Amino acid sequence: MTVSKAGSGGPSVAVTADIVVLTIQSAQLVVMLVQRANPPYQGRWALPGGFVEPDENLEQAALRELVEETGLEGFPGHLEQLRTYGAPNRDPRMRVISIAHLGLLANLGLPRGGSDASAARFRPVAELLAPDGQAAGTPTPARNAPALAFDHGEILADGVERARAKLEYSPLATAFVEEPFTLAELRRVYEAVWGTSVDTADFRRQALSAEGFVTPFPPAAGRGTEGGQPADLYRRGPARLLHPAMLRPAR
Amino acid sequence: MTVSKAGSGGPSVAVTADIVVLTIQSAQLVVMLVQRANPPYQGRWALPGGFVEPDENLEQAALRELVEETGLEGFPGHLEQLRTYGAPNRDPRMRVISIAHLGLLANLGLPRGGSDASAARFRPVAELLAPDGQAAGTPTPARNAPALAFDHGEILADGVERARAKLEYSPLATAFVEEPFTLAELRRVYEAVWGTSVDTADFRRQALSAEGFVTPFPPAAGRGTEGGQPADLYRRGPARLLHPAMLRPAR
DNA sequence: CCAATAGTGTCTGTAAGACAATATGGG
DNA sequence: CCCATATTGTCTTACAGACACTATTGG
Repeated sequence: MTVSKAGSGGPSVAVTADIVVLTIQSAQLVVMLVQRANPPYQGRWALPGGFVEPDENLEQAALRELVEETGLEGFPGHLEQLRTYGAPNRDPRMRVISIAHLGLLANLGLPRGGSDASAARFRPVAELLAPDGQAAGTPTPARNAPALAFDHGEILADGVERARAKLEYSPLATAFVEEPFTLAELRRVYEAVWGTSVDTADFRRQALSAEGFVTPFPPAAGRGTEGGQPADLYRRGPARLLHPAMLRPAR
Repeated sequence: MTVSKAGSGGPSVAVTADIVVLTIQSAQLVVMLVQRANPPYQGRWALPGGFVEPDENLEQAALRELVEETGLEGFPGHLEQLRTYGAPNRDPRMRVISIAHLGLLANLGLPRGGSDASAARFRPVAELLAPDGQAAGTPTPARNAPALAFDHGEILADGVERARAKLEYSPLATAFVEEPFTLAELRRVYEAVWGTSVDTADFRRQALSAEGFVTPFPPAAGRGTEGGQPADLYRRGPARLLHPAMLRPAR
């Protein structure tokens, strides 16, 4: 979130759109952050975001700020609204209402430095959140985990929990992989997001029994990985809900 | 949502808090509505709501507007944020960002006319939404179903779907009943919100096996209803999540 | 005794979880 | 052949759903 001083005779309340962009790199769940160039929280990492313009809707604002701050164009992933944060003093300068969004993305193009932020990069979520999934808050930041600017630690925690929950009952895991993909790749998405291990046999059975989750990739060709048997290829299916659901362990 | 003209040199964007208050009357899911006294949509029914004040958080704003417009004080129920609606032209007068909330309430005090609205009353949700759960939109309003003002039909549909979903995996159904309650009363909550019938034997088994959902009411006394066997009484349990979940039929 | 409601018991199909066994590719 | 990975098979336990049956009150 980047907030500049209110303009002349400006609004008593500012509306911004922030975005939690998640992807997977090296089997780790990572989030896109930008380093703040100006006070407050100068030098601290924050979520991309900025003011909502008069004639754009909230999702457009989130995507525009993402491009401006990180250079991440196009966004061939999944985007949804997360939650709105509006505590009176969440920004020390003025009242700021922030509509947070959640973006899920396959790991393809990496961010290059944008115009508004001095740096933009992906960072592992595990280094930013406490083990129990709570935000690395001011009281006890996780070891070597710098707390995020503003209430962005809380927003990140909410976004990660939303992603973890939606992997259970929606086909959103496929937003993290490029087509075509193997079931092993899809299974590694679940393992990275949930932070657990998933049995390969059970995952296969559940993924294929959930109608419309994935569909076989026409050539039925396989893709070898590292000396093993080539895996079948799949594409995203038409389902919007998973039946039956893929439940997280340890409930 | 009630929006008045912006003040002198007012903000370019207004922030309001609306609230979908649901309760159950005569085995029907009903929603609190207020009749608009002024244009636009004069005379149409709308959700309670209004401007967020500078030093209150979003939930406080929603509750304050609810009291002002409906006289419903205290609110001994459940309140949570629903979603934020910010399409550029959702209000014809100016840009309005509305943070919608969802309130669940036992049927106790009925609303009396408030100050800001000419009338406030509960209306059955089934008369306002199309059978498939979509909002009674402008193209084809359900028979004798007046469309709500602004995009409140969509907000209502989202709120009802949220309530239906959360009955599955959370103990929120207990927010609709007064303590102590019988399992039959709790079961009728599920039937009213889901619009389905629920087997009494299966409901009992599931409700009692979900740890922390309900706890026996000390006296272990029964309450007769209409000539039948007195039912055991229960109170809300400490659980925040239901294990196993109570799934809706017909998935 | 009858009506009405509360509560119990039983059976079946589906699915989760654990884990063994087999298949198929590359060195 | 050996290794690594993919894929199939099996068994156990849990639970949803349907429905028959018993229990307890008031009239």
